[in-house]
Order: sequence, then structure tokens, then C-alpha cells
Amino acid sequence: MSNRRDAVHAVLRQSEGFRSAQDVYAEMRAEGAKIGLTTVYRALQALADTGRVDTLRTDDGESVYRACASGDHHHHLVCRVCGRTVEVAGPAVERWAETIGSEHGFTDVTHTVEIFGTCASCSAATAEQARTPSRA
Amino acid sequence: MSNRRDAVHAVLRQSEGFRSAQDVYAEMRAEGAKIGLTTVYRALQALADTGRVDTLRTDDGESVYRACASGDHHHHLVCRVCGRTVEVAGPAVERWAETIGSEHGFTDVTHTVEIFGTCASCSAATAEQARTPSRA
DNA sequence: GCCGATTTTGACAACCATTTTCATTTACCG
DNA sequence: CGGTAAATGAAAATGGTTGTCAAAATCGGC
Repeated sequence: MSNRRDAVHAVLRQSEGFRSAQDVYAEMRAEGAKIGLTTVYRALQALADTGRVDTLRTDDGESVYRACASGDHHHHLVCRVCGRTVEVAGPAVERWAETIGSEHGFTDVTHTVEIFGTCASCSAATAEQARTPSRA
Repeated sequence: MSNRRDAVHAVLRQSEGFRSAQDVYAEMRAEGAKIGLTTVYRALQALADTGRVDTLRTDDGESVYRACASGDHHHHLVCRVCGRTVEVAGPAVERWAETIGSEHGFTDVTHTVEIFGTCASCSAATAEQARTPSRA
């Protein structure tokens, strides 16, 4: 019964950006789902293994997952505040990485490319905060 | 006394590739150095904060550090077998990331780019292994 | 030189995401 | 229905990393 796995997948689908396992688990429990943390981890791993979700590591070492629209190779532009993510393609970068690798005699060349920034609405919110400092 | 920090830095300098904190600690102890794990972590963090060493995360979430030749922004071509690392620059990639970010209204755009592969000697060694299978 | 203040150190405990264990439940199949 | 294999999840273990705190080293000032 991959019912649980589908449920996990569904949560990711309805999310704007990358989510952590703990995060997904908390939401599912909050919604009343009967599922264990272990199962969430297993589901996410299975989904990642079969390429149905993308995964990356945050700066503090947490694994985060996202159901991406395209199954093709692509990269991400991630808002470091709200996590909203845009899928981007970069054929030039793919070629560049491949070239660099072979120039140095490396084989089986892969690469990781992620772009981080603050999205328009979040940087607006930050500016707002600066204008009305709450305290301290 | 930043003696300890210098000692940690020295270990990284004489290393070919990225090393983990635990790894550095183990080597220093093996060489008879009197140092605590906590101090190694603090030294590595301090060095990373001041930009004197580069850091990245392995697939299994471990932080690894490297004393790089150049203090300028650059990326790495890392052998996934032996860890040997080549520093590479990619002005085109820098511009690409910046462009993608601003196209989508993102500010404070940063990026991570790492290239992984198997270096010439390691792929030779692997081929060798295949020719003379030890057992199993 | 000597004493108190400040910083650095490191043994140990705490943290926390992730994994493993293992007993229970559930699905499948004749 | 039995019986077997797979899935589940509560609880414990793991392991890298960080926090705590007292002892030790360093630095002034006298």
C-alpha cells in the first residue's frame, strides 16, 4: 500500500517550495493524518530515489524536498526567506560543467547548482520591517 | 592564542581535498597534538567565517573544509572517490546566476556550484579493479 | 614578579535530524 | 480462512555538531 507515500507526495505538490521531512510530518499530523515520522522519511527517500521529488540540503544540514513540475534535469532559484522556488534551466551551465570536468580528466561528471536570493515580496517585507522597528 | 587555529589551518593546507572536522581532529590526535574536538570545530568555523577556508556539505550532511589557494570567489571540481579538488573559476556562471535571479525579481542573489567527478587516476584504479576482481 | 580580569580551551552533556530496530498491523494469495 | 511477505510506526540508537562550564593559559597593571 503506497497510500502513505502518495499522501506525502500530495503534501509536497501543494507546497510552494522545499519542505523538510519534519515539516511535512508536522503538517500531516496537524491535518489529522495518521502517519509516523519514520514513514514520512521512508516515503521521501523513495520519492527521491525514483526521481519524483528533488532534494537538496539547507545550510544547516537539513534535507528538504520538493515535487517539481518537470522530471528533466533543472536547477532552482530559492527564496532564502520564504522558500518559494522557481525551476530554472541552464544549458550553458550544463555544458560548462561538463567541459571543466573533462579538461581536468574527470569522468562521470555531475554537478550541483542552486541559486539563492530574497524574492520580491520578501525583500519588500524586510524593508517594511526596517521602517517600523518593533523593539530592541 | 590562535595557536590552535593555526594548527588546524596547517592540517588543511597540507591536504589535497576537503576534510571533515572529525577527520582533521583524528589526524591531529594521531600526530600527538593535544587538542579537543570542540576546539577543532571552533577553529574551522572561525576560519570559514573569515573566508580563509571554503566549506561545503557532503551528500550525507557532513561539513567539510578546505584551505583554498585563492581568496577570490571560485568553485570546485571534486573527485568523488579520493576527494582531490581543483579550483575553477566560471565568470559566465556567475553572470548567469545573477541574471536568472534578477529576472525573477530576487535580490541578494548568491549561488552554490560544485562539480563532482572521478579523477583520472581514480577511474584508472576502478578499471583495474574490474579487471582483477578480488572476491564476492 | 604577582594578582585579578579576560580569553581560550576541552571534557562532557545536550541537541536534533535521521536511521535502525522490532513488534504489530495490513495486504495479498491460494 | 491460514500463512506469508510487506508496510507501518513507536521507541531507541546513531552521529555530527553545538552548548555548558570549570580549569588553564594569557594579559595587564601595579
